[in-house]
Amino acid sequence: MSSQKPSQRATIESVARHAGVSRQTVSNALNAPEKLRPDTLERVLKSIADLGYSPSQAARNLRTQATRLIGFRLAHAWASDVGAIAGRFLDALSGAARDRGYDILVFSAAEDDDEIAAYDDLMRRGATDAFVLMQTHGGDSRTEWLRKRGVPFIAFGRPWDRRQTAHNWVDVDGYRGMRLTVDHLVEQGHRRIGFVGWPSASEVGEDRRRGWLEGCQAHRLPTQGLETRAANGIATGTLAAEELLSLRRPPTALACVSDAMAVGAMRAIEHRGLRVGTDVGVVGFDDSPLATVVAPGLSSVRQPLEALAEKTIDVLVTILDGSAGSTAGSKPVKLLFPPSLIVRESSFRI
Amino acid sequence: MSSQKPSQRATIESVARHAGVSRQTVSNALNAPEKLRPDTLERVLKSIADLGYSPSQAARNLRTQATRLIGFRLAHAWASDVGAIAGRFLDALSGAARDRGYDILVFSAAEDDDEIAAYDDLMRRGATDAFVLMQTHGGDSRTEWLRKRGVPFIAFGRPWDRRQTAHNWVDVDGYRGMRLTVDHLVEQGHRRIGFVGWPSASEVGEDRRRGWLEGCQAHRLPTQGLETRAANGIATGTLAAEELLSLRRPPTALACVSDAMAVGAMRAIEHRGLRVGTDVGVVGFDDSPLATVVAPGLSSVRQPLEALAEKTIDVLVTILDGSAGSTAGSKPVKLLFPPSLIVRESSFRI
DNA sequence: CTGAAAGCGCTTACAG
DNA sequence: CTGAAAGCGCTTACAG
Repeated sequence: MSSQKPSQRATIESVARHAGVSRQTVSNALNAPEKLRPDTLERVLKSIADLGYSPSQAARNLRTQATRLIGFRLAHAWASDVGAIAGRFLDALSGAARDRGYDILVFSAAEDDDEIAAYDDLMRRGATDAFVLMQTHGGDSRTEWLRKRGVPFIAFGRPWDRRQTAHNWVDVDGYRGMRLTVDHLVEQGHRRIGFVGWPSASEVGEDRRRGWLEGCQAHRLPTQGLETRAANGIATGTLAAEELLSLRRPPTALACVSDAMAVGAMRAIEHRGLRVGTDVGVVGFDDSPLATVVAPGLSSVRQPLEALAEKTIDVLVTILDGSAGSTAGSKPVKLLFPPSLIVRESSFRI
Repeated sequence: MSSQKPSQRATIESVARHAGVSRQTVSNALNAPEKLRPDTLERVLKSIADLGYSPSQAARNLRTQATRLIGFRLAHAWASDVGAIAGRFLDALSGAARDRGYDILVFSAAEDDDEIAAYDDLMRRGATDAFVLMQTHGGDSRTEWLRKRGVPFIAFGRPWDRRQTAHNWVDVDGYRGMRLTVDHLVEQGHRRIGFVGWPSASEVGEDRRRGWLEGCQAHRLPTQGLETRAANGIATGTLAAEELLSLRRPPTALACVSDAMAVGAMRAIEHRGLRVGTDVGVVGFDDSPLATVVAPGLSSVRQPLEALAEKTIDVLVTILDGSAGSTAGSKPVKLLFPPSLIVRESSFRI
């Protein structure tokens, strides 16, 4: 009948009473177990288990002036981006964070300015300890804002500005990914490899393009006239690929800047009555969900997102659990991860 | 040279000093402004603005025994699901939460049991006030677990079990979505409408199938032999659609259980030298990113995720900000949202 | 309408 | 190795 809570949550106080020790000792059992005599430690740990005790995060936060929460922006863009990888990254990120005793707080923002406003609000309230950024670009105002205020952060994406002040970042070597693609296609016997890219405004796209260009040059293959560009998408990829396929001397393989473009290219190939893989090889980029749900399976450059997420959390935890606040102490982490090529039927000649 | 913090964060104490009032008055200015004389209120508000003060979330949490954080599980599945809508939902959810003074904490879990373990951990630590669940299914152990412990939560997805105890949920009426699809196709002059579905184990899939079935019956259209099933995917959708298209009397339109299946069906149609839309109409489901990046554009049933997210947060905030804890007070919200049909070229006959 | 006081549940020097 | 004490920054009855 009564509406009293089934069981009052255990506190450090109730655990101390249960174990017959002081609150300090319970705290030590959790935060500095080496300070306790083994038998005492065991007794306290048993009480903790018996009572199902976990220290109140709120109390701990207030006392330690930290939240163990890492902020991450949800971009509208990637919620509506086919073949997006941000979901996989966020998943890996929260897993890695959890392993280190942190959690991820997400917030949505339409523009970079909204993201900065969110940073400001969250930091002011002391609701987050650090941030992870994505989709960096030249003249990124976010990194500058955070750096000036000494907020711990790390970017997934290098600073594309050369004059950018140094800060922590990890990124995937898109250039290298494309070199892998070209090498693979050459191995499959291709000598004319086209590139289906994005408009040149995309810094990520240009990096990948350079990999195709220099890869072909390294193998002494032609590149002149063998590239097209279009906005990301399947239909746009089809149109772009058709352009190359209708050349007098068309390429026999297409290195694509994304999986969506590659899936579009596959359609263009089929439209011309050619077979994907056997007649014209296709390789995508990102190894997104798209790559495995199409037929034939799409070869694609895979980003090691799990490793990136681990490192991302690692860097943040080092800052946060280290000499709290002295971000300036050690020099920034700048790490380019090598991607790998996942070969499926779309690039298999025989 | 010195490493002291650029500016000590403002506290209620510093604001009080700055405005020449007591801490209580500052707190009232924020939490009960009607208790202050207008001129005092204005003065305090100005000090708050001048000092850039926001109450410490940690202190507030400890005092109010609430975190204003809502937990949301990231399923591995949807990070790798093409045409997934969970990203859009999470985006809408965090936007709606922010508007109500809440934030979203995400955590990843592989299985339902891991999700429950995370609930347990988060509640024990008092790190979250409530949860939002997705992908409910018959015999869902999560809802039962939460209900027993009186944890505030709401599910996106109805309880597919009929014997399930009542709890808050919102869902989209898939049945109705399919009826819209059938009505639309009939309007376009189709009299033989096939259904490309998922294996019958999917409760969501069966709900949508029933919409196709009864929709056709309502229009006195044949359904016998006009349905196929396959696991979600583009390639699987192609195979399933080919089955129907190779019938002696093939359907002239395909109602598909998802966008991925629909995109696959589009390919099957093209393979047979037919034109999507003009010859064979295709409609997908979810209006995922896929629908707009293919050509022709894919007609699709759109789920009102933004409205669902608003309602989801609304329900939770009502519980949380109301008579804290008395979940049992009012009767549970059970709301089925009507979807809408977005018509694109894939179902346009002329 | 405003002020002094208690207390939320921890952690961490500081004595013993 | 253990215990008593201070204090993190709020909110909220409770007097005045």
